Order: sequence, then structure tokens, then C-alpha cells
Amino acid sequence: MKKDFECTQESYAREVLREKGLKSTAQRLAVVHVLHTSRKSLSVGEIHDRVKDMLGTTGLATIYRTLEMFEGLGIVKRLHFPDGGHGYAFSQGEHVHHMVCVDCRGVFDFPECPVENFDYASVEKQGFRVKNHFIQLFGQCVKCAEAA
Amino acid sequence: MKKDFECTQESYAREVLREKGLKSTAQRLAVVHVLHTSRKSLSVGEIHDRVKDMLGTTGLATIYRTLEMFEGLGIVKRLHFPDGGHGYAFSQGEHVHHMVCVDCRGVFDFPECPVENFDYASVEKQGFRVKNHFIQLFGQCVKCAEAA
DNA sequence: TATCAAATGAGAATAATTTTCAATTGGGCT
DNA sequence: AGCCCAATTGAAAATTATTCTCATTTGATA
Repeated sequence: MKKDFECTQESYAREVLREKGLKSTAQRLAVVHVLHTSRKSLSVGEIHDRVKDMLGTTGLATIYRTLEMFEGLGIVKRLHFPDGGHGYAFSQGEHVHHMVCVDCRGVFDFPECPVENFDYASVEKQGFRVKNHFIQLFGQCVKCAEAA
Repeated sequence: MKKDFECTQESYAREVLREKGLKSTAQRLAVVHVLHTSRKSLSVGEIHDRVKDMLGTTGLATIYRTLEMFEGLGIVKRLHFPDGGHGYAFSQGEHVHHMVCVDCRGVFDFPECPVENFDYASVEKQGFRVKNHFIQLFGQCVKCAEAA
């Protein structure tokens, strides 16, 4: 494939894919590029549109397949919005949390884990063994706060 | 309407609805009852089926409309699962968090907020103003842990 | 108990996602 | 550089999920 773009994230994705014996196709790398260069999270349709802009024709099913695969690999994260919608954001590595601007759907990463120091003891009293968590912070980004 | 069931949650819902000038219909109260008496979170289809069992014919659109409304009122919470699916659980009051069993989709509430003592300062340095959060803990409940 | 805005049901319409399968392609091997 | 083949893709159909429309019903208030 020809390369119209280049970035560390692209090579990161290549690497993860190769480790798993998966192919680095133009479509997959385009999805990475699109998500990584967007400051806001994107819907499936938006990703599809942007990938089509890059590569010409691209099947929607491929986008779905790629996103599902990438989510499993920790390359992208699916985010849920208060209005019920959802979108995807690039996410290098497993344990990163995200702040989402409720106005522009902009995504901001942060590595600190808010529940790191939380004592699960009281919660696990019920017998529930916590293994994982999903956290999203909602609020306003600087731009949207200024615009308001 | 006739009552085949009775519980505090029903009166709680009635109260919230009345305060907002919304009607306490049989369908709405049935949704509350179904969700409250289920230890696991339910999909829209499951809720529809159970409400139909209670009331006979019930439109699917009504279930969607009710769930959306209830979510806004803080009566139910929409939960998201790692496999991409989602479900609903009863949730009395706004700020309750949930543990979800990844095996049976059972839901366990806990009132302690894991991020209560988290210092957002480092995160807000980026200019982002945190207003809200969504947290779900994943793991295994006692039953599923024993069964495994 | 009459009234009426709010809510419902049924099904059509739309949107979102998955499946199927023939055609294409990336990556390893000469 | 060219061959091979399993992995991947595209296109369209199929399925599933959600929303909309509008005629009919119903809860709450007087």
C-alpha cells in the first residue's frame, strides 16, 4: 500500500497487529490515522466517511470489523455519551481513562486512575470480585466553556 | 389500574413521576417492578417480554419511551457491557454506582463513590472542567465465581 | 363522572449492525 | 520480483435496534 501519512501511532498499530499475526491493511491503518488525528471521538459513520476520503471506496462492514478488533486489542476505546450515543477514540494501551466534553465530544486522555486508591473492601463484602472498571469523566473542555 | 404488585420502589417511582407532572401508568409502573425485582440488568427486549407477561399486550415503543424517560429521572441506569451490549437496571437516586457480573450480568449497587477522594487538579490542568462521571465495575459475583 | 392533555399501541419507517460469499490482497517464501 | 494462500475486504442482503406517526385510550383533576 502507498503511504500518504506517517506517525508513531501507525507504527504502534502495525506492531500490535503483527504480534497477533494480523495483517496491517490500508483500511486498518487508515482507521488508526483517522482516530488518532481527531481531537474528538467519532461515530462509526464519521470514521467510515473519513476513511473513504483517504482510501476511496471502503466498506462499512470493514469499519465495524476493524473497530471491534481494535477495541479488543486496546487500540481504540468505545465511549458512551449521556444522550445514549457512542463513539470511538484512539487509545494507546489498556489502562487509560478519558474525559469527554459533553458539548463537542472532544476526548482528553489522562493516565491517572481515579479509583487506584479506592478500597474495594466494603464493596467486595457482597462477595463480588472486582476485576476491571470502566470510567468516563464528563464535563466541558476549555473551548466549549469559553464559547458558552 | 389494578395492582398485582406493590413495593416501595413502586411508590418511589409514583412520587418522582407526580413531582414532574407525569402520569403513573400501568406500563411505567410495570417497568419499575420488572427492573427492581430482577437481580440482573435486562435488555430492552427482556423488559418488554416481562412487562407483556404482567400486562398482556404492551407496545415496544412504550418501553423505549419509558426507559429514556426513567433514565433522565434517575430511576433507571443504562449499563454498558464489555461485549458491546447494554442493559438497564433499577437505580433509586442519582449517584449510585454499579458492579456488573460479566458472566450473568447481575447488578450490584454500592453507594460509595470510588472517585470521591480523587483529586481532579492534575486532570483539570488541561482546562477540562469535570462535572459528572460514569463508573462501572466489572467482575464476578459469588454465584458465578463458585460455578466457574 | 366529564374533560383533555398525556400516554399508548400498532405498524411503518429509519438507523444500526451483522452476515454471506465471491473477489482481492498482505506477507512469507522462493 | 513473482507465487501462494489464508486473511481480509466490498457489496448487498439480512437482521436487529430504534424512532416516528397518528388514531385511540387513559390517568388525573375538577
